[in-house]
Amino acid sequence: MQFTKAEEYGMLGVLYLSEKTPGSITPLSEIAEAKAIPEKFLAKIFQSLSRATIVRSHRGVRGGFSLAKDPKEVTVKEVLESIHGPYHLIKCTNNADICEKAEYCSLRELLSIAERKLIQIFEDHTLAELVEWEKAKQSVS
Amino acid sequence: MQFTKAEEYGMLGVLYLSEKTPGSITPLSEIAEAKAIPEKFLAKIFQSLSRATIVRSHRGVRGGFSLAKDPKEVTVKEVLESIHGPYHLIKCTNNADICEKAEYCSLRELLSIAERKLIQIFEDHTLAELVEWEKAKQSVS
DNA sequence: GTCGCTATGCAGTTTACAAAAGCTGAAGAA
DNA sequence: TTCTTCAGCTTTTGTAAACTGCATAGCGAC
Repeated sequence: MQFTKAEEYGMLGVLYLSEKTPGSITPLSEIAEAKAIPEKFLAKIFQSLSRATIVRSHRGVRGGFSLAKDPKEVTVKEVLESIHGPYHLIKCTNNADICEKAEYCSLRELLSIAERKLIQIFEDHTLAELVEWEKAKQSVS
Repeated sequence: MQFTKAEEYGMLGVLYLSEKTPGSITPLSEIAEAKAIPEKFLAKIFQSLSRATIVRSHRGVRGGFSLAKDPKEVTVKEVLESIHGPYHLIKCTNNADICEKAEYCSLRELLSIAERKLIQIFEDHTLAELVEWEKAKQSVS
């Protein structure tokens, strides 16, 4: 029941881009160094983000990645689901066929509730908000 | 970001006991067979539950396990935390030392919120409630 | 054009941990 | 005593995450 590194790195990456001036292009090498993330691993993650059009790729000299959308329009849920696909706390919340008596399984029911709450939280917050939090905290200290 | 088998099996085990007449003793072999759980694995899980005094062990012939408390008094959170220790969606929500700039990390903040919500849900439901859900569903069908 | 830089995509390898099994012992009842 | 059941430890297995490497392709600069 933990976040994976891929999810963590992906979020850190897009947050990094969100703080840049809109439309600017940043190479992976810069992000990887700034956030201490293995570059090749980050590349793989950004491929998913690129396919989900959360991020736009630019090849060649002075290439890299830029945000494809306004950070205000991108929810955390979108980022996380692009990386790992839809969430499921337990396998059978997804596919009732796995356990025969799923319809009687109260555990399954409870986890569905928890799952929905969790997804809701991720859906309720955008990248722009997170950047705001960060700034707010820094200005206090 | 998924439930482990240990957590799932542990919950199924205590739910099984919750449905029995209060105070009755059930051997692991019975639970393991009824729920299709590897017996030795279940034994390990029940050791944790026993140490947390959620369950009471009885050795010898006709021994086994019984619930140590009224199912109404045991929350799902207690069961889960006995098995795996306190929850943390991300390592640094637990220990700020891990990432230096934790105090500026908005991701950490969001995950703390999510974590609290999740724990709250598990805290709000008891074993007795889950058993009720199960019965309610069965009577409908 | 061609050269260097950057992402793309696939095929690995390594690592970590969950899941499971095995074995020896201890407690307890008959 | 003897059988049954849990206790506790070690070891094995399986699998997915985490990470690496390389060959390729697109793009810009020159």
